[in-house]
Amino acid sequence: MNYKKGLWSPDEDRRLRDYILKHGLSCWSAVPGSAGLQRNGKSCRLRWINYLRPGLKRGNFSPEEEETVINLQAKLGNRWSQIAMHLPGRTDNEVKNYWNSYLKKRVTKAQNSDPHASATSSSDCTNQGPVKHEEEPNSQMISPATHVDIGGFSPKLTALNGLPRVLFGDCLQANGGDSLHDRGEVMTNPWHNTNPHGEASGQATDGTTNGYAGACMNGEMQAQPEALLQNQENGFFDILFPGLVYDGMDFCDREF
DNA sequence: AATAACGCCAACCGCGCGCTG
DNA sequence: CCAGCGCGCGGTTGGCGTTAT
Repeated sequence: MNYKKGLWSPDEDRRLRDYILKHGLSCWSAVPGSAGLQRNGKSCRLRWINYLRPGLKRGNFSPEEEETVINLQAKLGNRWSQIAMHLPGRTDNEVKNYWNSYLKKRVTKAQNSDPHASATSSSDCTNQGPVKHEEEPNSQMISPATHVDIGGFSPKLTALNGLPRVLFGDCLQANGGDSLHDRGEVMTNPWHNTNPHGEASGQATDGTTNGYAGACMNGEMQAQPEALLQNQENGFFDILFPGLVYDGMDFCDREF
């Protein structure tokens, strides 16, 4: 079998997304054939996790997120998946890339300039480098501190601490459009084309609208166009699924 | 305006782990 | 116990956009 490699086309994204939303996540090796994709299961999994999965937060890292990454990297080393667990909506790949391309240099530089300085003191240089902290809409983000030091962090606990807050970029389309993009939002719909600055081009890649949120109930994913939304301000949504809470990290099998 | 250098990030690759028969 | 399979993780690469010359 000659699997296709390289960048995913909008049509491939649509096929994968539609298949998973319809059938849920089961066996990745079976996905390409069933979804009509010329990719291997591994590639499909990666694409879903890093790009298509609902709840992903795209765009610049906030100062709080930066600090969390730096702290946890110092504590855990290059365990990106564990670090990413503390950053709702971020993937391990995204955290890893951000560290390698930016934070590592910054920390190294800080240590060289002042060997006694703490690597975690990032708040004084958050406007350096490629990070553009526009009006920080994620000031309401779940505090990373709430995830730390609870031993075997489970995303579920995020929801248990109160109403789940989630950056639900995929839902934006459900609201026609929408003003978040117009404000230079840090979050973009992964089904939009984006430019390198994380600004949506305003046109879904496949020309369709995606007015639903993926959710997984009883092991089966379903479209949930109505199971939202409260408090859209600042790009956050309180998700109120009956019997299910989605916190943007791992959205299957969440029943409380 | 052309192009070289650089940086970012999506995707690939290889390895290890856990599960199952 | 062992082999096969699927999955997840971390390291690395390659493409593309941006910036500098």
